[in-house]
Amino acid sequence: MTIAEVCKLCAISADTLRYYEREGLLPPIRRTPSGIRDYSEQDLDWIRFAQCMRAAGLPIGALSRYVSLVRKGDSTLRERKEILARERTRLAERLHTLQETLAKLDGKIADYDRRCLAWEREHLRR
Amino acid sequence: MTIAEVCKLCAISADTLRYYEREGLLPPIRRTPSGIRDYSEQDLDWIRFAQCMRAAGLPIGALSRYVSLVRKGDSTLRERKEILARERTRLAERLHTLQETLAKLDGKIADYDRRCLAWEREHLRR
DNA sequence: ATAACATCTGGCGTGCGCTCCAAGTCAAGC
DNA sequence: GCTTGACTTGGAGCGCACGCCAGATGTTAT
Repeated sequence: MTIAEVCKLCAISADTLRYYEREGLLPPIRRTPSGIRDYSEQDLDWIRFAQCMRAAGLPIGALSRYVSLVRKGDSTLRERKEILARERTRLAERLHTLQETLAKLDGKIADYDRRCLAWEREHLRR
Repeated sequence: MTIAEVCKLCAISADTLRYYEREGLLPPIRRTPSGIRDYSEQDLDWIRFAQCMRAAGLPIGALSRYVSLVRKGDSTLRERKEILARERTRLAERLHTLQETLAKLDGKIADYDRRCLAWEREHLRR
């Protein structure tokens, strides 16, 4: 699969794909004899994983370390689990504060609803 | 209240406070006759609001526009409400994808738990 | 064979959100 | 009065995660 196809499938830019590969978020992608990237289905899985984790705010470095451990084999299972568990904790915390913020926003918006109504009653009175 | 006191109270750097003021996330802070910032309780409220919204990912620009509308008075109530409502929607979406990511992470971690156990059974057998 | 287009590498540029620095002013204690 | 430390401004610098571009090479269609 060419890079252009992957771009469309995963909604990601070619620049980002090459960047992720350089940084080790993806394993080295197989090349055609002339040097053009040829993505496999597993590569797509890696790409989706990376996108998902990036969207959750995991830094490039953490993902890169994780991928390099995967490529070292089963002896790194425990370390990989610990990386994911640590990031899970951080994510859960973020989720919690975001929920609080959402609640605050809702309160403020409800407040604005009331104030908007009051203001309009005031100004549309004739 | 001096900037140093606010830094401690709100766990924020003096540089960031001055930056936020420049960018309009905070109203202009009152000064002593010699030009030193003197924060009020309302200023603290603004700071906490800014921190909360920034933590939720609202961009500096949106916050700045919002604050400038507040300072223009009640005729901007509806516009302010719309800014907050728009950001609320975006936040709710982010929250949703983050929850999905959390679920995926949990699945992966459970998987690693199993694989770790299996690996250890394999290697500690004597 | 040639035009038109896709992909490659290497490297520089960008936007965001701070963060640090220099050089000067101000405030508090001795 | 003098030192010491906090505060001021303006501006430069930085880390991250890309985005963009040139120039070379590869591929496809006519």
